[in-house]
Amino acid sequence: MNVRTLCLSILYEGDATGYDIRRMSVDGEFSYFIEASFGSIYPALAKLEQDGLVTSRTVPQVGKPARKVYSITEAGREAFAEELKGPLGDDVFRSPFLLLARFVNILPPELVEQRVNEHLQRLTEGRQKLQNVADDSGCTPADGWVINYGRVVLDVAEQYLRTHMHDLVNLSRAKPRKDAAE
Amino acid sequence: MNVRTLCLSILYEGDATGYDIRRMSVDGEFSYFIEASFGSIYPALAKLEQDGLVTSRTVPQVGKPARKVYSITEAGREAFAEELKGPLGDDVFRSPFLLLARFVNILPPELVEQRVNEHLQRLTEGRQKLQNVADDSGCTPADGWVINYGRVVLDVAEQYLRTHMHDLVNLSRAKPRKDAAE
DNA sequence: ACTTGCATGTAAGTGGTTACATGATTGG
DNA sequence: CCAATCATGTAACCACTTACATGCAAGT
Repeated sequence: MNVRTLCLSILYEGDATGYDIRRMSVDGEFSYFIEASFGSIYPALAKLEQDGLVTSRTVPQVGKPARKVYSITEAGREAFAEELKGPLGDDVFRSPFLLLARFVNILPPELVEQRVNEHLQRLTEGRQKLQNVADDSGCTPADGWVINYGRVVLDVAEQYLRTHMHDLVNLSRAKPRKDAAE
Repeated sequence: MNVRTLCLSILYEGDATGYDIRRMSVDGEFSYFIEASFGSIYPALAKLEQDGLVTSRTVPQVGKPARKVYSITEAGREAFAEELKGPLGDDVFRSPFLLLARFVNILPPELVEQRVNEHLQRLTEGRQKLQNVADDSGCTPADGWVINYGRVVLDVAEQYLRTHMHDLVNLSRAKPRKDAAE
């Protein structure tokens, strides 16, 4: 899932600027897919326009810089649909937290406890964010389905952490282990 | 979580070759962290050796090419521990499947059903893989904790999919929606 | 006075993948 | 006989990030 596809998926549901797309991809509005920066979004939109999959119009504003609003074209909709029809990539889950968890035995228990709490907070925030998206914005039934998927997963992760965090901290406290190697 | 750190984390628990590390990162043996290819692993190991964080010895084999077995050094263990103590990156979850789910309305229901079943199978395989790791290999209590975390999350995802897949397919069937834009 | 938000864009750098090159052995 | 597994490594390429450049307005 590259930035190009991210842009098309957002434009599919309504016009937006590069700035909008970045905001949506970062804070909430569906960051299941990719979290892109300006440096990748602007060139992607330019390329998309070259390829005729989107069009743009510049809307001047008072005080602020002009907005360059992009709209998806019919060709763009088709290209996006075709891409969705292609073979699906694997889901990716990468967790620095779980890496740390594997090595609690070489870390001070206070740090482990702190990291656990940080992670717990992030999970809570993530759930909150999903809740907000579900509430205020006009999201489709399919969006609702996806949000609920995210919600149940986040819930169970949070619950597991809450009920088992003590085990992890204890594992860190009892560290009779300099490693056995080979 | 870069390839460098992946190598250190694996070597921390025992010697391995570049080939081993790739296998471990790809099929099962903890792919929560990163899935790396040869093209990144071999250079990373070479760099690590230059930096004195690992050492290597070449073990000739009959018939097969020689294995270049890497071991972590004391400096390597320290460097890895220091990295773990640094601030944690965010967990990343990227799902091409959920992107498809958001757009079921523009896809034929048969394809949606097929993709759902594929995804279901992957979830089941993932759980199976975790189960295998938990069973056969000598994994630490902390590893067990991580595996169980993965297990509960995978379980709930699978359960949600099973009980709600029909809603998704139905959303695809009932598609009175060419989009409203703006 | 300073930071944050709005808004677009470029250039340099990084961290990876894919494809290639090489080659013996085993299993279907 | 062909494919896969074992095993190492390089080179070309790609996608994305970070940092930079610019600039005004509103809030603190």
